[in-house]
Amino acid sequence: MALRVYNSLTKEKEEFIPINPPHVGMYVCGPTVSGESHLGHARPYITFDVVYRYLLYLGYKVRYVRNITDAGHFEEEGRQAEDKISSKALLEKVEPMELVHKYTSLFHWAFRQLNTLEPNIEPTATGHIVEQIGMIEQLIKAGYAYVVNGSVYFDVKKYASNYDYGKLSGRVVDDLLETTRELEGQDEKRNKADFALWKMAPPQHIMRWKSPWGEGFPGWHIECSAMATKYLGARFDIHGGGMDLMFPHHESEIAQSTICNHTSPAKYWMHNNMITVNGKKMGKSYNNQISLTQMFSGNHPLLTQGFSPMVIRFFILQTHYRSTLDFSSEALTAAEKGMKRLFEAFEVLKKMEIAGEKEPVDKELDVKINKLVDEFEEFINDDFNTAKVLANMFEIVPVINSMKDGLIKPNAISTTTFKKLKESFTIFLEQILGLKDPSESSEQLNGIMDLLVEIRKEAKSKKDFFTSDKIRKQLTELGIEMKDEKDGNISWSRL
RNA sequence: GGUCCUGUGGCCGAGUGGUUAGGCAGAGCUCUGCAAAAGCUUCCACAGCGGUUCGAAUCCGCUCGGGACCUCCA
Repeated sequence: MALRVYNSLTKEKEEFIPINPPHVGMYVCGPTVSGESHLGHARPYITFDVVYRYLLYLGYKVRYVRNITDAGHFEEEGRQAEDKISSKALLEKVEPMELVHKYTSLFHWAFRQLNTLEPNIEPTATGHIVEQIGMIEQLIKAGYAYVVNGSVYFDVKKYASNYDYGKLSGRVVDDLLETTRELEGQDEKRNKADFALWKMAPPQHIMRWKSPWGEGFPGWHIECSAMATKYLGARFDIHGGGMDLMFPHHESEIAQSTICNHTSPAKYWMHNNMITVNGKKMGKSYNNQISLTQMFSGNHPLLTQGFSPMVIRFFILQTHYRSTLDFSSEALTAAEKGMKRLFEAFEVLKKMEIAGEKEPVDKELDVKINKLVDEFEEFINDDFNTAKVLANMFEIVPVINSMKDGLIKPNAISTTTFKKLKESFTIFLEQILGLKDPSESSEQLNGIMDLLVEIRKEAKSKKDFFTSDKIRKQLTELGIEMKDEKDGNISWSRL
């Protein structure tokens, strides 16, 4: 079964066929590094990390480009013609680039914790001013952009007369043109729907670059068009980002690129849905963001505890990427417990070797396991339904635990089935979903724990329950749980 | 106001017209020096009202909620 993805442009699930196999070009809108990343930001980067991982698994040669927006856009277009990054920098009395560096580093750190693979190219907006200016010049030459008082605007009305502006976001151009909003600077534009490509910088504006139209800074949408074109070409396979970027950002990107490159930029547009808090989108407008460092530490009124990055990743992957995901500390705690159970079973599976036979004793179980494992691929192929993949894994958990406890005989399933189970489980959990055991421990700790397990076993065999209980009790206080298994072994895990 | 999405059991969430989603929480049992874990069993659903259909959580209509975008936003 082939991979099918939901294409926001056509509003349909389509079979994924790369433009130039085996190469795949993927562009994902990256962070604006004027502040710390919050939980909501984790969604796209984890979603597209899985997309990236799966495409690699399928054998594609992927170039994954994710930009860093370090030039800032308008805080509110027209209202304050100020660069987002520089205004915050003034507030904090630091250099803009100092701020950019700080939040870029923090972003990288947080997403390493979340086990996302690095993109192949991570271009910065400030590093591509030349390309952006070049593209704007092309737009002017083509007659789709005009200069006013040192600023350059895209002529949406003209574009809409020849192309479908609004196709991606379902916008009606006539409505956009009629929108009556009293914004400062609007009078510069020919139409209210026009958007800025280049903005003249007022004297107090720190971030500024020389351009054919005077000193200024790039508009909001041009950076993605310029960088995507530079690194992926005029037409590439996947463009990803949050649903909230569909309009006007992606719509405008399509318009710019279409004029400059004479083709619509991306074949497949993929958009992840939002993370909500009490039903409301997490974001600036509601002032309800929880930063990733707060998530990790638990230092936030809405959090009862800190959560490991892997729990956050797991939490996000338990939902389909196009559904909203409602955050609560309770939901995270539930995810944490579930993930612990999944990984404990996975650890057992990894170590398990069965001396089974060619023919399964329990034919029914054998068929069931085969089906559950085969469905991993089927589900991920169905527009990356990670939730269903995880659900199947959970269905396998009791089987693994029962095999460990001897409730299911090792020869119940065939050697082939077992091998397949072990391999697929590992590939999908670690390689594709990118999850790993958060309680992975050092060699040293493992050695110490082996010793304690041995001592406790000895104590138990002598019925010295005082000693055995003492070991267990004190370890519990240290956050390590010891469990007596049915076979007489003792296992342990972090709480 | 415009465009679009959505309403699933205590909570989070899958769901392609006919079959158990899954996780967490709850109840019972088994195992067990104790504990924990685990295994088995089990309770609790498809916002409301109509319609289509042999059959609807799933399709259609209406009503009532919720949300996103239209402005920086993942």
